[in-house]
Amino acid sequence: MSSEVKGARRGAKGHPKSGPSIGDVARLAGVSSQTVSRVSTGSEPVRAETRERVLDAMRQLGYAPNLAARALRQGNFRSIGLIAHQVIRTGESKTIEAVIEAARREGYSVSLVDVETPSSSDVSEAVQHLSHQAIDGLIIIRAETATPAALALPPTLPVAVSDSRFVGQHPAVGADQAGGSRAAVQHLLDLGHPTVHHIAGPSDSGPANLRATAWRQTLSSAGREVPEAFAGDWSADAGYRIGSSIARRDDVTAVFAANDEMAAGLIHALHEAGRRVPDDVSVVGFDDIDLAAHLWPPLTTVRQEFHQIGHDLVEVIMRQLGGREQLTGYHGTVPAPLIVRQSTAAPRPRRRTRR
Amino acid sequence: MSSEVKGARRGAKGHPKSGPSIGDVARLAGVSSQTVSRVSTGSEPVRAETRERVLDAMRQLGYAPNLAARALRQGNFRSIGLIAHQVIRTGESKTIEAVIEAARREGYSVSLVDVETPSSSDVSEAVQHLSHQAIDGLIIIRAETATPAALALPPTLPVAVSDSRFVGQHPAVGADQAGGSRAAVQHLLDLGHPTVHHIAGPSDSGPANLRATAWRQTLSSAGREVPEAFAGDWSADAGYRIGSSIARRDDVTAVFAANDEMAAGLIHALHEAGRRVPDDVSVVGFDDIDLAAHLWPPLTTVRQEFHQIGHDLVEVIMRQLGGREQLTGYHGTVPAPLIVRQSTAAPRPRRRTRR
DNA sequence: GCACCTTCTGTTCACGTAAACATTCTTGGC
DNA sequence: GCCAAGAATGTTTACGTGAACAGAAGGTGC
Repeated sequence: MSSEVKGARRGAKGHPKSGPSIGDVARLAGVSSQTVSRVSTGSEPVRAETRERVLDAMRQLGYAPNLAARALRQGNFRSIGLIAHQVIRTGESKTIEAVIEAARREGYSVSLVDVETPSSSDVSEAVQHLSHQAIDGLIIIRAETATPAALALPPTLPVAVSDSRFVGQHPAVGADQAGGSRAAVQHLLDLGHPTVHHIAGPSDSGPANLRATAWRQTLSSAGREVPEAFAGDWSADAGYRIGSSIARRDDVTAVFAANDEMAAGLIHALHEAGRRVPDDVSVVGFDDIDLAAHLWPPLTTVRQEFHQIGHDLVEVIMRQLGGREQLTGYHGTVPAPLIVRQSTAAPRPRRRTRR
Repeated sequence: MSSEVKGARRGAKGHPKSGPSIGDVARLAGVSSQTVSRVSTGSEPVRAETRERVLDAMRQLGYAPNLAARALRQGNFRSIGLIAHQVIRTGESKTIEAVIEAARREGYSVSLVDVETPSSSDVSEAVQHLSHQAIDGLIIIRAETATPAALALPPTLPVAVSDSRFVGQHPAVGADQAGGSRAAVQHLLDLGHPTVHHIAGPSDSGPANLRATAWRQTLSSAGREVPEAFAGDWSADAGYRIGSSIARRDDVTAVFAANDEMAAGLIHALHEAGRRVPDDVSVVGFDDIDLAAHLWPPLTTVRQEFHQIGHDLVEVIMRQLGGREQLTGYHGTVPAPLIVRQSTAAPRPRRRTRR
């Protein structure tokens, strides 16, 4: 009775089961628990022989440090929260991938929350969810319409946002939306198109508006007519729907779509209506998704360096975690170069093409 | 001097800064800390007036429960680890999205790790990384070549895998790869093609092999010649490269690609060589990515219900967490229906087509 | 009026870890 | 051989929380 096995005492009283503790290892190795802790964290030197003894005991018991206890003691979780919309979109996933990679390199893991819509309420709900999770920092990809005030961010939590609209409120990293859009529109004008039409993203999207504004301004400064923009929602379906109406119009020779998916839908509709790309209509996209080069015709587009954006976001968090640096006003801009492929060409003299 | 402000004692000795604690709230509200805990967890009833007083104090201090302490006490983190490859791929991101959504519904967050390659070493490294994070369960998407033994999974950790090869080792959920592939090949045979060629995924991929095997068997049982498969790697680039060689061959009239991206690359190459789809060559993909319907021509493909797979994976974890259910042998199969679009048609009599 | 039950609140304690401080052991100079 | 100096290890303590138990307040039946 009294010769009860030591290990069996677990789960006896009011606590949930858990593995062997640092104390169990210490007992087996014949050292103090502090020495086990030193081996486990590598914080202070331990004599080689002692270390071996401790490591043996760890292996024997299958010991793994209790992370809750460690986090409690150290005051951090080595984990970053990440809020994104629509993980499926190429831009999101690439950025996420880069964030994960960069975070991991720093020894951090990433807790991902995907919000349906970029609305303020959804995002702040996600913030609530995450700040009730164990995180040391928060990255928000495409904050869009959310206002900083509405987010109710814990004031001490390091934050990084991939949206330039938050400049001055939170450190931000973003692609040069305006520069890329200007290059796209200018490219079409340089080819000789009288004007350029635009398929915009949803009106509540920051990047969509930046692209639309840049498109409008580039046309204006060139002294061209600014047609009304078509309202899309990022989806290929929207591009297809809009494309079906564009296909009936003779006056549209060049279209700048706010992303590649809509450009693909547009091209689909044009093909279907027997209009040729780029002979009848030139098309430029935005993002340079992997498939852009393999659409027919291969798509001229503006490349976003999602990978770098993701890395930069993590760096911004790390700098806040490390040096208690004040980064509120920080704003990093990543270039967005135009990639010319075969979906753009000089306009042909207007004619009804056969076939 | 002695009238020091209470709140300032934080960070005095050896502990990192942190917010107000449950005790601070209790003091301000004039109750015991246990009552604060009751309000915070809602575990036991508290008189309305008292609750209000506590909530007021919480608001006033900006109190948020310390999650490390809570996790330590309760023995769980309300967090699930998720290991994926190539978040960019449509299938991955859709599954991830569904996992996140389902987990959140259960009050869990998701820690995501992205491994470069599905190799055993990479995956087990990711497992190491994650099991040093605070997680209560682990989902592995596409375990591929990793052998269960090599993964060194903590034996008590609930696991779910989206790969049927782990049946018997870990609970698994997967699409009906074989059924979908059979339907694709049979569809082409039914249209009258003498045989069907195959662009395979990487040979170290489980699903790729399942699809290739099903293709081979369907041809054999129909008494057709089984040509050598082309070796791809899931990328559109590979499809394009292989397509360029296929375009020179007159005997290839039907191709079943192991995923939509490779199908897109293939179609690109065929277009470029002046071969028509589906008139000269019929093409079927796999996955039904969002763009599949907007390729030119719209792609016939096998749809994978990634969303359901993600949900099911979480359910498997929850069942293990809840009932201590033994699910080792569990294997859920999700149907993969064929979606017929315009990239497939009956073969035309062989001729050199103009244009 | 009193025992009894119910409902709410308070007290004590342990979770597993690592920082701070204390002690022991080694080593080398003289 | 002795002492100082440094390295290695041990002891004590607190992190913030919630479970278990204990006690107080209020209501009910007879």
